[in-house]
Amino acid sequence: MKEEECKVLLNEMKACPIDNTFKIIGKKFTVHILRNITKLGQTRFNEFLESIEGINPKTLSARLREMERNGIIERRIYPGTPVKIEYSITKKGMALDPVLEAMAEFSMKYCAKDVFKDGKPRILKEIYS
Amino acid sequence: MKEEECKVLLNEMKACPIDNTFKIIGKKFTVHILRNITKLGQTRFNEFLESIEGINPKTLSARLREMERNGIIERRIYPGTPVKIEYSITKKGMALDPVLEAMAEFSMKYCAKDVFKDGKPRILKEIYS
DNA sequence: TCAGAAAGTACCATACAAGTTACTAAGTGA
DNA sequence: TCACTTAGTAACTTGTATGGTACTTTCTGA
Repeated sequence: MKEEECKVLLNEMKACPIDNTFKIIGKKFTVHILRNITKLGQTRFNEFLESIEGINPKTLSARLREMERNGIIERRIYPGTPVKIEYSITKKGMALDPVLEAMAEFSMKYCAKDVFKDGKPRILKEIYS
Repeated sequence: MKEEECKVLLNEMKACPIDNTFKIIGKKFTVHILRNITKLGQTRFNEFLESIEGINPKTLSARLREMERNGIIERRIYPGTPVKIEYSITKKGMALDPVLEAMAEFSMKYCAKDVFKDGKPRILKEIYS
């Protein structure tokens, strides 16, 4: 990209896109919820609650609401007894998958000691699938 | 990936790589510092201090130290008066660039209203370069 | 001799995030 | 009638991250 074009582009900017994304996924547990939906196929409140280490119902509830408000997940009510609520990923939410993938690749390659028992780096497209 | 292989792999896991990466870049300002080094070519404390909106010297200092400890940046001292300190990205730190890129792409495509004055989505490999 | 620059540190305040535990609603099956 | 389920909420506390501002050191140049 030439400097000329760059200046034009900077004039078009209102906010930093990296900062903007950070505001959406930067809070504790947001990427974990995203991961459990997209990689583990989870959909329900109690599934998240039981499998995300260290989360509590209050925080989970707050996080799910934020994510819904930001349009990255959807909440659907299935009447019955007891009522079932299903959370699912939106198209916009799916667009965050490359971020999660890049995050996973980073640790698998450069923090192998921390993430693998044998400490050997690996590269995988779909570690959770 | 087949389920068989997946089970083998899960046995090899010690920690979640997404969670691990989040622990490294999830705090406020870490990605901003990374961005300013890799995309804007900044190297000095006061450059970060003046250009990262809302940061204060204490937090900046803490963040730089953590990043150094995590091996994603390096701190070099250049004697002289006044002494100059230069922060630079390591190879490991560069491996986080795909994460930043994916974050930027996400907002440019799905939050165009928030990041561009004209509100029109764009896709660019190097928005800051 | 005094200001200024770079790269911080010190100290205190505060804000908001997160943790804990108990509790709710509505219906079902024992 | 009681316990159980799901998906939370309420109320309260705790904790850690962040903010603000002033101060430090060492040397230089005016």
